[in-house]
Amino acid sequence: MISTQTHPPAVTASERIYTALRQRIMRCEITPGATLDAAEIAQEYEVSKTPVRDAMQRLAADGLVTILPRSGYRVAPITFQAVHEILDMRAAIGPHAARQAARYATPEDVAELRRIVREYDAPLDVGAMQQVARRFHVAIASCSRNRRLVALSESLFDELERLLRFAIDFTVKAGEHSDEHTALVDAIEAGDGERAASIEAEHIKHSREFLIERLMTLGYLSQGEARSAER
Amino acid sequence: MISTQTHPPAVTASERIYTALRQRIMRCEITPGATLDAAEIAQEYEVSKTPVRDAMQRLAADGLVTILPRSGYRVAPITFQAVHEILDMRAAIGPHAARQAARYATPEDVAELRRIVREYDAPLDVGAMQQVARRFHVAIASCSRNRRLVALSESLFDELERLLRFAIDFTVKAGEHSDEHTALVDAIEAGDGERAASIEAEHIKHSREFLIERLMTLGYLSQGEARSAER
DNA sequence: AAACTAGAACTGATGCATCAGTTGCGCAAT
DNA sequence: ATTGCGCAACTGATGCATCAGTTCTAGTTT
Repeated sequence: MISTQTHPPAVTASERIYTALRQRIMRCEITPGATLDAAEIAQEYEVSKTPVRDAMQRLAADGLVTILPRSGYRVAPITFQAVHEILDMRAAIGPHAARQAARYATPEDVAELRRIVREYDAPLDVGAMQQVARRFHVAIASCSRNRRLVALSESLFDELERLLRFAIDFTVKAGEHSDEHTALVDAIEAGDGERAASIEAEHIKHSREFLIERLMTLGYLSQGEARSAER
Repeated sequence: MISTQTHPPAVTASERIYTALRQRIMRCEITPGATLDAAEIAQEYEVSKTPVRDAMQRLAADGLVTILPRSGYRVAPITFQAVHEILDMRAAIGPHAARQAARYATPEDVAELRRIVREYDAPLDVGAMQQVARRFHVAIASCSRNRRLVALSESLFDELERLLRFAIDFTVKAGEHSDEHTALVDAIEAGDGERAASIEAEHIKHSREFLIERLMTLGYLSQGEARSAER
């Protein structure tokens, strides 16, 4: 008899805290820049401070929390620098992932991509669109057979989602990148890596411009910042 | 009076363990794939198991160690998959970093790059060359004003160094990539991002081919693996 | 009133004890 | 001899107590 009854199987306390805190930070239920009270969190989740500490260290590795030694934990603030860096990282790996996808993608991969693209047909708010976009780009990265690339993609979209959730009200109507996406999948299916890469580069450029404009409209970026970001 | 006398200033025990273990793993003083005895390490560094555990978690985040829950810590084995992924990540971010460097590099940045390139003039073994190459590429990433890109670059070169140290005997004479590097700095100085990116892409392709061939010669890659890696 | 200082309170870091899951060895039954 | 079961030792996970550094505050001094 295996005693996986008393406790949830292999879900450690720190894992639970990590997941919960991550979600709360992502959803901006915890204000960016706020300091976290480790003792309070421990009490809230009915564990000692140790797994809280473990979770904090993992969150710090994700860049979601900053550890100020002997001082406190701080939720990563949302800065223009972070937006710039994440968009820039996307620009770095996106075209490469597309190129590799064109090389390695199986018919099953392509079918999966088309399935995801089709989801754009349904009316979506910005949040749902972001989710679909995330799955689309992660799926492309998966085609590259490079786990690091997949992990980095996921991590970037996670952070991006948080920034968006903070800065953009989610009732805005989604744009229509569906055509770009279809063209990208076509290129991947045809095995045309350069075309795939350039479509992806263009796509990222567009979504970058959309974001920058949106952030500026909302007053999160000064004109100077926006100019340097739009290059 | 500040009491930074009794203890080394702000260097925590886990930091010490982390750095030490990282170095030992990097230098392959610890056999890849070996399991680590946490209790033994704690005893060796005269600390309890807690900071050892912290260090292990950080090493796991770096990908250098795998945590097998309730079972043990394992030093990441060196696999063809890892080599492939690291070289692929380099191919993804290198050209982009070069492009961004061409956009943002200051005259001081360019001077620093030239300083590093000049170091290739001295006779270097593969290990030293690797060090110079690391600094060169990290310096380029630094020009991008993207800290994430810099961190990723560093991390990739760290892992690459470990793989090389394991697989390649370091007495081999260094290649002569110096011309490529000079051309790259020229392109960056001229602000020609596309040229910089394509030179870097070519450079990475060359060093990839060099590595693949070398690994195959040493019997670390089967022909099939090498073929899929050379694409 | 302003500035400095001493100390109280808080926070993360560490050590140590204990809990729970995994592994593997050995004994027994077939 | 082989297979299966069970127990013992080991390992990481967690909790709890304590240590040490930081920060804020209140009191004193100038």
